This record gives sequence, structure tokens and C-alpha cells, in this order.
Amino acid sequence: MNPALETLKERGLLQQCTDLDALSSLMDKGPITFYVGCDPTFHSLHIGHMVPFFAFRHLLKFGHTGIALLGGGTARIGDPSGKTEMRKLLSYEDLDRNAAAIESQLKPFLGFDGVHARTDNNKNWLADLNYIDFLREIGRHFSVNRMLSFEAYKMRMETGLSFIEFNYQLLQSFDFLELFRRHGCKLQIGGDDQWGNIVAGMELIRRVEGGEAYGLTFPLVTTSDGKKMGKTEKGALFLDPSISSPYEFFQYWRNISDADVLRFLLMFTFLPTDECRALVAPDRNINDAKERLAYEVTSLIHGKVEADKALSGAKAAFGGGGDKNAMPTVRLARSLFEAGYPVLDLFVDAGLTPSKSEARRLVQQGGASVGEQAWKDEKASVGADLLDDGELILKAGKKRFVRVLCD
RNA sequence: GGAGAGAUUCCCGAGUGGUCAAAGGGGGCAGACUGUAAAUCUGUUGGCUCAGCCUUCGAAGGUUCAAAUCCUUCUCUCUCCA
Repeated sequence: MNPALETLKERGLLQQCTDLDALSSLMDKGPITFYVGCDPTFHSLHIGHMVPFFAFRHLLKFGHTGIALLGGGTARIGDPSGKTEMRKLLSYEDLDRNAAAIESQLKPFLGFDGVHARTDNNKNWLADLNYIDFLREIGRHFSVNRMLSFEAYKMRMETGLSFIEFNYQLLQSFDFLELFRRHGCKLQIGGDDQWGNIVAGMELIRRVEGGEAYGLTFPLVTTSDGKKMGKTEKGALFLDPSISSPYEFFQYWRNISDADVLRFLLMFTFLPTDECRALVAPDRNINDAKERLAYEVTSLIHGKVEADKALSGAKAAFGGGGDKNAMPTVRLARSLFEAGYPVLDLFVDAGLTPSKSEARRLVQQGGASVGEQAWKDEKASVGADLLDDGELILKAGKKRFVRVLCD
């Protein structure tokens, strides 16, 4: 098999391919152009979105040319694949803003140079489409019977599928066709939920242009307990540091299940395969592997400086040395402590708890610590005497720490 | 356009005049067990000046000593028919 495809396979980034043999020999002959799409439905990507972009980088490394397609046009509709409900329609302004934000998140990761890696936005060709022309030229190639048989729509057949969403597949197929025409793009990669859309695009290219194109999907990333990673999940881990701080980001990876470590090392880092396997060997401490994973991914997304800080902060918080300065820190006025800081207020102000009621619960359930000491009395106040050199460590539960700093 | 059904706390989903801050499940949080893991068990899960009070059951009015529960109007969703 072609080495690039081989790499994707051993990295767990290959779920299905429309014609693996043919694609492999095509890629053997020389660099090809591929694309991956991403709809700007929010102003930040989350880690689940990154899987295709890891594959993107692998393919770049093998000399292929990638296009990251921002779905400024398709996002006006919303992809129904795998969703239970219609997505809220966003304003064009929001979509433009989101697309710009996402592009700037991808830039450092993919290093768009305009030659080997570039972006495009399908708004460029979708926004001003003429409906009648589109139906004549593109719509006639789609069989509704066939579309209805796609797994992607099954779920929505239960809850209802609007016509606008039903068109999504045509638009995505049209994207593929456009990229094929404009840039000779012959491969679309994406999550496995995109299979139907990808196949449809491939077929459209064959019908309209008589061209050969391919599709390749990655497994949908779930955690070993079956939860969807990122995507619809609530506690999605975003790339935007103002939503998910680098420290939180690091901790997410540090705390994944044992069963996921190898898979995630392969998927979300560029460590050599052998090294990934060695890290999880039975004679090695699995926690070291998690730490390495956390460090590597954080470094890829937030940069080495932030990764070092997060690692150091985590060590300080969990008692493995490290640097306290790198722990999540909150500044509070010393005078508040001198006056006696009610614990509940303190926990809220430190951001460990969203409300005083929750702070109260935390204390009552024995999850609160002030300066390494369990704090039992919800009514008591924290005085300045507990400050150690203007500093105080607060703990909520076992994993959430904040270092309070007073001037 | 016609006929029905529905909108409940983060999500799903009970509740049909007071005993409802609202069953149950999911998720979250905390405790025990551990390895900053998983699984399991336990507790907890609107807010506050917390044995009390305040705000929540699509929106606005109304009936009542008392409404998530009854009436009116409105908004939205779904199903069936045309």
C-alpha cells in the first residue's frame, strides 16, 4: 500500500475508502490534491474537529497538497448527518467571523503556504448559485430514493428533516466537484459520518466530468466508554484558550482512560508509531504515557511554551514538583483576607465554584481545601494568617486547584 | 388551509389545583476505592442573608385562599389530512 495511506492506517486514521487499491496506486504515481471540509458553526474548533487535520498533516508530509475548505456556504444550511435536530441557522456575519477564527486556529497547525496547504471557502461558489441552473446541472444527478437510503438520514427520518438540510449533500458534492475542477482535487477526507456526502460527491464528479475521485474516512473518535469525543458532547474541548485554557486542555489528556492512551497517542500526536507503542508497554507506567500524550497534544495546539507551563503547573498541583507559578492563578485583594474572607465567597471569587450554593455543597461534602487543609466549616472565614507569603492554594475536589495570589 | 398533539429544572422524561424546587434516568459535581485511570458504591445537583426566604415548569393576562396543574390570548414545534 502507498506509504501515506499506510501511515494513516497504522495511526488509526482510516475507516473506509471508496477504492483503496486505486487510490493507493494513484498516490504512488505522485502527489495528489485532497481536501477536508469544516463548517464554521462556532468561533472555535474543538479537538474532535482536529482528527481530519492530523490526517491532513500526515498527507502533507508525504508531499500531497491539501485544501482546508471552510464551509461558509454550506454552514448556511447545516449538515444533518448524525444530528437529531436541525441546527440553528447562523447569520452570515457570524459565519464569516467564525470562518476567520477557525482559519487562524488552523494556520499554525497546518502552516498554509498557499501552495501545499491552503484554505478556500465554499461561499465563493455557493453563495450566488442560481437555483434553476443548479437543479438542472447538479440536482438531476441525485436520486432521492438513493439519498433516503443513506444512513445519515435514517435518524432524521424519525424526528423530521427539513428540505433545506436535505440539500446539504448536494452542496457538499458540488464542493468536491468544484475543487476537482479548480484544483484537480481527487480526494476528500473526513469523519465517517461524512461517508454518504463524500461518496455522493465522488459520484457527481464521475457523472459530470467523467473523472475519478476518491473518498476516505476516519473513524469517529469516541472515548473507550463510548462517549462521543468533542462534537455534540457538552464538555467539548476547544482550541480557543479563552474557552478551554491550555491547563485544562492538558488535564483533559492527562486524565483520559487507560484504554484510550495508545489510540490517542497515534491519532493526536506525531510521535513515531514505535515510540507510541513503547510508551504503553506493560512494563511502563501508564501515567507517564498519559503525561507525554498531554504534553505532546498541548504543544501541538497551544505551542511549546504553553505546554511547558501546563505540565509544570500540573506537577505543582499534584505534588510532583513543578512550578507553582504555572498553576492556574487568581489574584485577590489582601484586604479581603485581612477582613476575614468568607470561604464560600472565596471559592466563588477564585472561580472554583459558580455559586455560593455550590461552594456550600462542596464544603459540606468535604471536597474543599484551603491551603492543603480540608475545610469543614462553611460559615467560617479565611484570615490573612493562612496566606503563605501572600499565597494560598485552594482545592475543589481532588483535581481542581487554584493558586490565590495577594498583592 | 383543516384536524389533532405538545412546549417541564443541563438533557430525556414524570407530574394535571395544595403534601412540587417538581418522580425517574442521563449528565455534572463531591465522597469511598485507586494510579490525577476505568468500573463500582454513596451522597449531591435553581439561587440566596439556607431549619427561612426568593425565582423557576414556552410568553402574557385571568380564575382561586392556593396553579407546572383550570380559563383566555399569543409564540413555537410535531403528526395526520388537503
